[in-house]
Amino acid sequence: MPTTPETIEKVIEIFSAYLEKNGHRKTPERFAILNEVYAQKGHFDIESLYVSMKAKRYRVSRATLYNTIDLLQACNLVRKHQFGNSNAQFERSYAYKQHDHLVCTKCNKVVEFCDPRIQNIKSTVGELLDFNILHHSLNLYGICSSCRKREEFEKEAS
Amino acid sequence: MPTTPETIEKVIEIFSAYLEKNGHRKTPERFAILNEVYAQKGHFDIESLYVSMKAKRYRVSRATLYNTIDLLQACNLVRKHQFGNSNAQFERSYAYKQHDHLVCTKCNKVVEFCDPRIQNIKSTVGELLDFNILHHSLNLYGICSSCRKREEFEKEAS
DNA sequence: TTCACTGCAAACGCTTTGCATATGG
DNA sequence: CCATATGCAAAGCGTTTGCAGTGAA
Repeated sequence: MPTTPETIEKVIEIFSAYLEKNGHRKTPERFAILNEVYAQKGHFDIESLYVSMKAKRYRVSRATLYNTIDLLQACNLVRKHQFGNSNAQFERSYAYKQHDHLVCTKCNKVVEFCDPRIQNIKSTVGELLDFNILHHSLNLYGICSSCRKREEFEKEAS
Repeated sequence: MPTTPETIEKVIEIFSAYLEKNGHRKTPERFAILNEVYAQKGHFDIESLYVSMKAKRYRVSRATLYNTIDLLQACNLVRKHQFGNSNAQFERSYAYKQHDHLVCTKCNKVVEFCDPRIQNIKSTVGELLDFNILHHSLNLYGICSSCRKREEFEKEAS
């Protein structure tokens, strides 16, 4: 799912409006980072962003990356995920459909899925417990079909 | 929701059997930590466990806490959560009902909730994508009522 | 007796912060 | 201009690791 030129244009507009509205400067670094974020294919972390920008000869610091990622999260152009103990993972969130993750505990394969019923849960629970729910994280863990078949095969073989 | 003496007895038995089966030593530290974990009321982190054990004059190190928590996770007596913030949160998981979490992104307060519809999502998605789903993790993130009120107050004041 | 376990502290890796310089408005 | 943003490096902070001493089996 590559980012279209129209999407790039749109997110620049959104980011620009956000910066203006909140009295932040429109620095070239910020837009370069936005551009790089939307060039990423899937999940990425700060270090890989840093490396890929350095490779393109951008003069950018990790501090600015962290700062800008925060701004991008604040205007919903980037979503943050904490998978396990490691470092934070990010993904672009504009023009990218809402999805959750199904993780195979054997081979670590990750599949994205959509289920509209999560929205019902969010609104019910938010109302019931008086929370203004902004986002969520749903991961299902299990064994994928190929790992299951492999296990069955190995069991037969033994 | 306090831990009953019967539960304590049972988890000691489970932990003991696990240690024995896997060739780990039954040290007094490990059982002291298990006991302290099951004395915690809700979520806790390593530091708060360390502090509460030090307050009871236990001679215990953070390294041993991390090590023992890993063992307790391995035998399903403790569950680990990463709520987007830096440090890991834990909770006892034996004789404790299934629940998910609602996290306030302002004050980090965590509220538990139950919604049976998550089971429907699990079975539908598992069937559709041919996964044998074992467990899941659902966190809703938002702003709790008190933080929302505080923000409104601050906005009026400014 | 043995070697896994322990406490302690230093190392580690991601993230935040302090500071001098640069620059957008 | 000058307050904000930046790059760089050092500091923070939760977690892991190394090591010498300890104690369960």
